[in-house]
Amino acid sequence: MPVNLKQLAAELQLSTATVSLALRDNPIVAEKTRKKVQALAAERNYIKSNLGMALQSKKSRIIGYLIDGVTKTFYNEVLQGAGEAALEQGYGLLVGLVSKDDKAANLRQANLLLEKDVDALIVSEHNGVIAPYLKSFEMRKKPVVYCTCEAPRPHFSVTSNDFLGGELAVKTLAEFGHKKILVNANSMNKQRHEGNLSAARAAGIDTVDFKRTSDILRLLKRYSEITAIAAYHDTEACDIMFELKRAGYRIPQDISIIGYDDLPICSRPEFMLTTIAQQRSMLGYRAVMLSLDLIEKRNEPFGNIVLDPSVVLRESVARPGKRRAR
Amino acid sequence: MPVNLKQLAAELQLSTATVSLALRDNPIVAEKTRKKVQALAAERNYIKSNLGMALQSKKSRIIGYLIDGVTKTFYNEVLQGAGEAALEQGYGLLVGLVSKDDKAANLRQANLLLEKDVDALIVSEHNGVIAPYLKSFEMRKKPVVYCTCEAPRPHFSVTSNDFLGGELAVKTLAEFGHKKILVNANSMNKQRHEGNLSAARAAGIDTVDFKRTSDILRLLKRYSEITAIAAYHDTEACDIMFELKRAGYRIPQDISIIGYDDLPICSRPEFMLTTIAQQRSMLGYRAVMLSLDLIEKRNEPFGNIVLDPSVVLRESVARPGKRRAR
DNA sequence: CTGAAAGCGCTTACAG
DNA sequence: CTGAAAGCGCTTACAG
Repeated sequence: MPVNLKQLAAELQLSTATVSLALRDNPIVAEKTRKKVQALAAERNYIKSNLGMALQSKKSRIIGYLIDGVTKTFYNEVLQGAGEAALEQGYGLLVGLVSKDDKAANLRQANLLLEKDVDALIVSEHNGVIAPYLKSFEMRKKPVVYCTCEAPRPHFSVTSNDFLGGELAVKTLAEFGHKKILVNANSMNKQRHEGNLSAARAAGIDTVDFKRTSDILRLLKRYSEITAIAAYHDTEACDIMFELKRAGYRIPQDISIIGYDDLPICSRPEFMLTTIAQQRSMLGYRAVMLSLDLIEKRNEPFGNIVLDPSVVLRESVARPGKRRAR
Repeated sequence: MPVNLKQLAAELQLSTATVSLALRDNPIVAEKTRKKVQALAAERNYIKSNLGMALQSKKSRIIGYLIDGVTKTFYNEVLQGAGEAALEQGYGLLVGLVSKDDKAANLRQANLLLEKDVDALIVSEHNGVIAPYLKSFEMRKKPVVYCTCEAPRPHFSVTSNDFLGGELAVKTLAEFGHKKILVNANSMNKQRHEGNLSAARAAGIDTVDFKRTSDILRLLKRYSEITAIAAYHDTEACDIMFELKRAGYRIPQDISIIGYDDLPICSRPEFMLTTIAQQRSMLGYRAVMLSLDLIEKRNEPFGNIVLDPSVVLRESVARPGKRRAR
């Protein structure tokens, strides 16, 4: 019942060449012929097989997407954006779901994607674990695009501007009138932390570094002027909020907190967390678009696309009151 | 630099047929020859292109996975399980990310997957929206496997046993000593609700139906013997918990609450929600396995696989105390 | 045990 | 404007 090019051609008494061109509406074929071909194709519910085309053109029109941790990160939203772009452009998205712990699976997955003839690879991970398995892509001149927070240097990438995000967080606190704040300075958090410091200098306010949630209460006791906290990310912000409430602090009357990421949990009534939102699905969308530019060498492709985050105001940041003594 | 079968054959002074067989370690080829071929293939970093094979065998060894709402549901964990199974079996997983609102995108996505020659389709959705776009798969005799809470009847499917889940929820409350409970009875929730009622009968305890979170406070006032609530899912459970706390109820001292799904939020200290866990990644895993059975007609495939959920005990369910009057 | 040939479903020069 | 031919990278009968 389902029909292929050859059968279509036979039924129309035309050559496969003509039918092939007509289906793509190539004006080299007489308009009348084109219409006739397209009409029959529609009637027969003809769907072109990618295989023949791919073999011929050495382009599968499929993009690989290697994701480390779909379930534990917001990469599922990045994936959503990538899916939209791929669909728009008629590309397939072949996913490789890996975890940083499983080196063997990483290697097998990279090879599997190559075997399935993907034209390019998008990588979302943040541990630098996948890189060693990507040599085969380079050897085959298949573009690799990193789509993550911070990309390893010499690669094509679509990333979120973490420095700006860090600035926005502190700028927001400063605008609400906070003069001395705690900022996260763990080792994963270089960019945002630098942004924090830069904005603090610009606004003329004081910062104190913390590394872990468990440091917070001690630091608040020590520096009674501190009235706000810029967390590493939303989950940490929620953890801090929990600890502070348990210790008797009111949020935001005593202490304001700002998160990072705008996870769904932020809008729950228990938290109402003011935070910095990344353009999650746009990250994926642009990564696919950049990949296509590289595959089809359309535009002179931008090597490193950086998307700006933005502030989402909720209720966890307010003007500083007089902190109640504890 | 990257090499194909033909070049490998030329370099080895063998026919492509022999090389092809040798690479798959077919014993019809002399062992010595096989080793020689495999050695050179490894040295040259040969990766077999799927295209030739797929065209020849009419099997792409790629499975399509149509997901309605990766970002808003736990389908991302189902996807994870599907990815594991696919990798194990050497299959690619081509994702189609759709949303129920966008009919045009649904159709285009289904056709795109077909165009990319997927061998089978897995569908995760729960609105019955995708079904009309799946005729082309049936016409082409491509297996379609539903992987969702409730699958439309005559299809192959991998689902979670919602009736049992509903039973487990109420059985848990009964075991903790609750005698009269509120159970969710909204129209989406038939299976779990029936399970609730069945377990209540078995345990000899009373149930009162509610439909919305906003009904709860009124019902608790009206029936002062009620000491526990079985929610539709975790998010509802958290909402209820919020409302109850605001109204001055203590959880679980005054009212116990049980959720459904075991979302990550359940283990946050603010909630510590006792709940029913579905085998999320196993759903995806089995869906891929069932698809392969259907594609390769290996085993007489089971039409409808049902996975059992289980109870996860945390702190939101306890023995009933004497409810404080409000 | 190995090779020559045909073919999977397309597209792309090239003739006419 | 249309057709005959070659070919993309493999595999599968079939000969030898």
